[in-house]
Amino acid sequence: MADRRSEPEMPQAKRLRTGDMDPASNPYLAHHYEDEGNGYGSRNGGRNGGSTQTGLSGFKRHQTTAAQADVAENGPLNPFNNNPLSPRYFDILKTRKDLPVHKQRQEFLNMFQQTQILVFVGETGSGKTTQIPQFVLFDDLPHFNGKLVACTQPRRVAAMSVAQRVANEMDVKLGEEVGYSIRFEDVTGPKTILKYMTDGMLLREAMHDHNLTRYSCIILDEAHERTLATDILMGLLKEVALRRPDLKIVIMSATLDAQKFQRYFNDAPLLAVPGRTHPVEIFYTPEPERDYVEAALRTVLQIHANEPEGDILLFLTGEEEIEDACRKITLEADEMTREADAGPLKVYPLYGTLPPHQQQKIFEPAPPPTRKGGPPGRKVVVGTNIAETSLTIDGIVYVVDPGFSKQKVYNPRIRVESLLVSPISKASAQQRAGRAGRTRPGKCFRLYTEAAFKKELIEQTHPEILRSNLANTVLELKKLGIDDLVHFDLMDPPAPETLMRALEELNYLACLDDDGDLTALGKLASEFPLDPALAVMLISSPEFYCSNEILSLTALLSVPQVFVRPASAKKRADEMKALFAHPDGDQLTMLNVYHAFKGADAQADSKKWCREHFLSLRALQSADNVRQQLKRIMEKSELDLISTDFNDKNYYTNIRRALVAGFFMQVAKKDSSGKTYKTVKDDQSVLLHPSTVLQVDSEWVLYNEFVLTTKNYVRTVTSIKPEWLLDIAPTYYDISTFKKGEIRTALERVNDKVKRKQQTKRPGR
DNA sequence: GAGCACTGC
Repeated sequence: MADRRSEPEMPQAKRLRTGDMDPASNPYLAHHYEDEGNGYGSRNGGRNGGSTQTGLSGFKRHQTTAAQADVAENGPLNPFNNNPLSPRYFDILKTRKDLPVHKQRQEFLNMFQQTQILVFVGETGSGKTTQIPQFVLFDDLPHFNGKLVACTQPRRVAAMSVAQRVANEMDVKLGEEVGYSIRFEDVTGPKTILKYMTDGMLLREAMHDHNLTRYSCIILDEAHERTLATDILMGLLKEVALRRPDLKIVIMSATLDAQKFQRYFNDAPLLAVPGRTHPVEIFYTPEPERDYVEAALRTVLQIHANEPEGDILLFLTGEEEIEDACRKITLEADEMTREADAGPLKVYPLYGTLPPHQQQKIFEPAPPPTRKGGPPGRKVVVGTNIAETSLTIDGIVYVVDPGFSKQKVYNPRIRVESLLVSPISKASAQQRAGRAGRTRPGKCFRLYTEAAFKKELIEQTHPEILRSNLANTVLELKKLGIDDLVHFDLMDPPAPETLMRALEELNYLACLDDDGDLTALGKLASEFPLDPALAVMLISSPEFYCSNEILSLTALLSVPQVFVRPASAKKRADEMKALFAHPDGDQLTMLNVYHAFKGADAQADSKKWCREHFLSLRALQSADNVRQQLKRIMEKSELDLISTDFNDKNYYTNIRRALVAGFFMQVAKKDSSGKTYKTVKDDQSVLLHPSTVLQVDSEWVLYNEFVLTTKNYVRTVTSIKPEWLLDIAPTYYDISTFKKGEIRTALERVNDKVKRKQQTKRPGR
């Protein structure tokens, strides 16, 4: 038997097609081949023919057994493509059969065959993400009907890496029988029968195919994480299940709260599989700690001094806290090494905004002893929640958990999302502790009392849908064909006030009419992977003769901050930023940055150029990527790309007016005091964020976001003229709806001025 | 005079 592939082959990522001629085609379904037949034979070019015997001959859909699958898996030919199986395949097969989930294959099949919706719970190490979809393939046989099995993941990296792993397990090339689909990258083809994808990607597909007709089975993995996309998909699948009795649905989750999923899906049957992890001993503090950071540092140093070999993971809440803690631990540990003969201690920070090469450092091995036979070295990783789910570090034996994390909260009353340091949930605490038992038995030190754990921590972190502004979600639901939002069955329905705010916002943006139905503009806006205000601004941009500029700006506003400001070089970074500054504000400054970045000088060596100018290359490249995607959607939607010459006297005014078309609800006016600003309608006192390039002589500003930290700030601001508000958003700026006060008076004055001008221009009217 | 936890389209 020849090993056809000694080298793992990396997929040639298929980029989304540009300039697609078919207006009905969905840019997210790049692999929706027109020649896709109903039978497998036509899909793989007839290579197998219709009559060729495969390892699956004799398999009857939804009537197979684990024993049958076992025989087919033993070869000699690959049951899905009739190719000879490689030695590597058989090596992996052995380890697969040892996974806990394998013992329950028949039990799984019995349930899968008997019911439409199944809840499957498995702890880490059970093998559920890689094995269950394969179990499904052997029984659901999607290729017999020209369908696919989808398995969703909350994160891109997971979708990519699991797909690669399963392709190896099935001895197929990634992108053929097994593939993945994430934003910007679709590695699937006409032969694909198992597709790993992000939950957001499946949601996008559902917006164009409300019944998800391409799939014969949908597996939602990591459902317990309760991302916005997962929650919406669950609600949708519940409805689709009624319309499509042939569709199978598997909800996979961690053990906690399994009954909630069962109840939600009309008492769906449950299958539980044990995980394979090592025991973790939990320690609590006898008394509550006053200062959790100080207690955390003390605990880390005590572990280093007293506990046997093994690495430490400490959970803190944010960048600054982490960098500060790293400095302090390093100082103290060096002293311990010098004076108390402790082993060397290497400390690594870990948080999301850290560049990838620095994130990778956490995988470096612990330092060796300073001298032969001396006490062993140790590694400490000080990280945010990113270490709780997204990144797994093997070799961690000790976890220090102060019990806090930064969480997004939404206040519908003032329409502001903000980040708040809050106590974690029991589920989170359990997940954190589990990080100590990946390779051998470990210990977890909780810096709170056992009583606090039992009585004060909530069971689960509130799902994202209860903590977000839902404008975007409501638009998505409408596009999914859900007309009656109030009766749409979500697992945790959001507060009516939050829903009302979202409907109101979409109505002002003219995405929904007064009956709450999607308008033409709303339909267009839902095509874009953007917040509604950004989408509306982009769609309106041709009217303001600046589509190309707004396209760039929209992309820039939907990626992480492009300006880099390291603590060690604040002054220099500010000087560099000043080079790009536009007197009318930050949005125009960002546009200047983008134009410079696309210029010849910068493109010659973009890495060097970005470093010199204190800009994030990653963010700019990502903006470039987003821009391309948005441009394709604009072209497909037949939106004109109109711009004036750069030297046109209205070039920047046009852009500022286009900004108003999307962000007229995010405007503030300077107070009579001249120091602070007041937001229109809400009457919130705000300050311009100190990072702004705008000089404080601007009477009216439009802002991109409201940040609640030590003070109320509006960040990323542009100066605008009040007459534009009356002109571009007359419904929202209907003066009679404003309460008496400075803002109303100011608007009235502007209105009078405009009227007078019109009269002098057109006498007699 | 500043603090962006983490994802996703």
